[in-house]
Amino acid sequence: MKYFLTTAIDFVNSRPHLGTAYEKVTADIIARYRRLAGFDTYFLMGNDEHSQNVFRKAVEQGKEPLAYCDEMEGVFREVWQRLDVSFDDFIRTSDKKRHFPAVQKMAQACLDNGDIYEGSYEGFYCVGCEAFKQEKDLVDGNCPIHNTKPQWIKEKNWFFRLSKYQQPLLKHFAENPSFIEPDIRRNEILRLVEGGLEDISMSRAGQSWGIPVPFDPGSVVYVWFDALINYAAAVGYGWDDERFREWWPASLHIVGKDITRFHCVIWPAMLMSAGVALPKQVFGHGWVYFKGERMSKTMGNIVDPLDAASRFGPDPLRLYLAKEIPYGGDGDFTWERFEEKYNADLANNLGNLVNRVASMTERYQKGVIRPAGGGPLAGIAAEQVAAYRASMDVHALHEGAASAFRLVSAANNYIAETQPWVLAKDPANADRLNGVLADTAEAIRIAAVLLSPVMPASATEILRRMGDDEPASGRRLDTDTAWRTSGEKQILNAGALWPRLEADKGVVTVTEDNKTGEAGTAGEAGTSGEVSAPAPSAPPAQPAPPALITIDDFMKIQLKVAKVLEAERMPKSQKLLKLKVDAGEAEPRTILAGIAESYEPEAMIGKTIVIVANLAPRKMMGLESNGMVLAASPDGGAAIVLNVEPATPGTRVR
RNA sequence: CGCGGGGUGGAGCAGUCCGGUAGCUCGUUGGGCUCAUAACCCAAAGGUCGGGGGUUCAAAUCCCCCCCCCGCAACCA
Repeated sequence: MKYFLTTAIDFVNSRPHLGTAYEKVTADIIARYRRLAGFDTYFLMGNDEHSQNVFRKAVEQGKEPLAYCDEMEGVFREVWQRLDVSFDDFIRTSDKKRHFPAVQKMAQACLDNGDIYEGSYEGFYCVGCEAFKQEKDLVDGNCPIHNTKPQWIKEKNWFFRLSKYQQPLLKHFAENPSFIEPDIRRNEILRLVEGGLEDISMSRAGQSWGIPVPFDPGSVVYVWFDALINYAAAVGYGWDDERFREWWPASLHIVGKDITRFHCVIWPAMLMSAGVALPKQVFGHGWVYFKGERMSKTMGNIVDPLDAASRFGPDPLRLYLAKEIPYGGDGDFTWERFEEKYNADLANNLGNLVNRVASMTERYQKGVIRPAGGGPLAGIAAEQVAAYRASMDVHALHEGAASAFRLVSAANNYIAETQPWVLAKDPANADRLNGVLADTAEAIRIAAVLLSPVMPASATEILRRMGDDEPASGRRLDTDTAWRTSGEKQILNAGALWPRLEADKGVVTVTEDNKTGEAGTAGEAGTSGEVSAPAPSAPPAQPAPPALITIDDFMKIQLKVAKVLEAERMPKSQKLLKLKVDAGEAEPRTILAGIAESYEPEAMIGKTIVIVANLAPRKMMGLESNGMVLAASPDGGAAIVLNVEPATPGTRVR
């Protein structure tokens, strides 16, 4: 039986953080579980490189994009290796041997099927930025970065006929209920597709960083279309048919919940169009929050997985991610909780169990356990093994880990009941004593096998101490979780596996920041990351440090004192207040201000504030705003409107 | 009515699809044990399962209404 498992490929414009690591670690647990269950497993990971953000990052660092990506591959691989992620293959979208031919083949196949057509995208284009600008990104009609007027141009674009696949997709979802998991994601996607699909642009003109469109060499394939194909490219699509037949379709795509729509809607549609089989399943995992908040650069709360791993090795972190977060839902990471779970599960429970059994075996019978008949633990082990398999088969990693730990608890319990230290006092009980130790050691052995996908290195060490030196690759769930009553074991007493943490010991805290950081989306750097709209509108690049301006420049901005006459909430708007203000002019002005989250309308009435008086009018939520209210707006904090109480409306501010 | 998720002992969560003693981890209190990493075992306290209504012999679970929280989307000029 073959099992082909993938994770999202990551944008390389910043280092992996805990959220990215979460996806890889949980996927790795599934991969290791499948191997243990006897599947011929192929675990694919990789990097997504043809993004404008990546391109810009490279330019920023004065590097060739490809050279920069080469470097980042090293960074990513190192992190994954330090976390013991056992990928079999690592693909990059710049791979000319595998990825390029695959993308070109699929683009051609979709074209041949009539699903790609030529269209055009119109918009404001800033030559300096080499990018289209949304109208909302312009300041006074100018590009805010270059302060030049963008051109209105029409760009030739190729569109993918996604709309055609609404019904086929719905049919597929209906016929394959487990295609999208968990149910939360399935519902979301169903609603989305039921709501109708629009064709999307799959190419961009006038760029060099990307894969040339085979039927239009002047354009490159849009990054999302490019990226999704990596899964097929890795196993031979477009360059090795035999290999492709062997591994395709993928058994499971593990992706973040933000990009499930790409994997559950667009990707299947592409495959249908190209006449290629669909993957068996897409699993959309949740986010790992930090203290209940989304990790982001601006919040400064990025957790570097290597910090956690460097503390106790990768396994406690892996266990935390698997066991404390119901797989599919969102979870939370805090250092306090991480340490709490470390102490509870590893130091007190599993580690201490191994230690006490090894210690007693050494003390009472020179480290040797003789064959013995089964006690009550055998039944509990069988139960938990069954529960474990049932859970792991449906990717309920948290349940699987819990099952293994129920067996561990049962073993601790059994020791308390049988009191081997009492038995040891009377030589007449020698057999009974051996039986108790044998049962406990056997329970530990089985628990270690169950935990081996989650904590590979630790499981190996525990098994070694339990007298089992078999290489991990040779273990199989069927045979190695069966209760054994024969064979003599040499138990190793080698000290604490996980020393208990005491409260006053220092805690590794959040990293100051990461060096290659970039204000991209927080959370997963997913396959298609930021690409959510069909229109090719690149997010603005990091603004250059603001140049100094002259007093004349400043005087262009007309700041005035204004008194708020009326204030009310904009209907259906979360952020907007509609203000009528007296700015010393003939008529009161209407200004829409994004301060509804900080101010009740009543609190604004009568206030004397500062406005930008000569700002171009702008329509928002159907209403025109004439001016702008000045306010101190900390990132993520409440806005504070500038107050100039005693001034007269209309007074110039400077 | 934009889409979706959530509200369960002091804390963090599971259970909700397929109604029937409300479970787990941590914390608290009392006890036991001494093999072990002040670890382990037992017991207890602590819950109107957001609120209201309905279906039912029986509702955390199914149906309706309401309140609150969080994502995403659209608006912060």
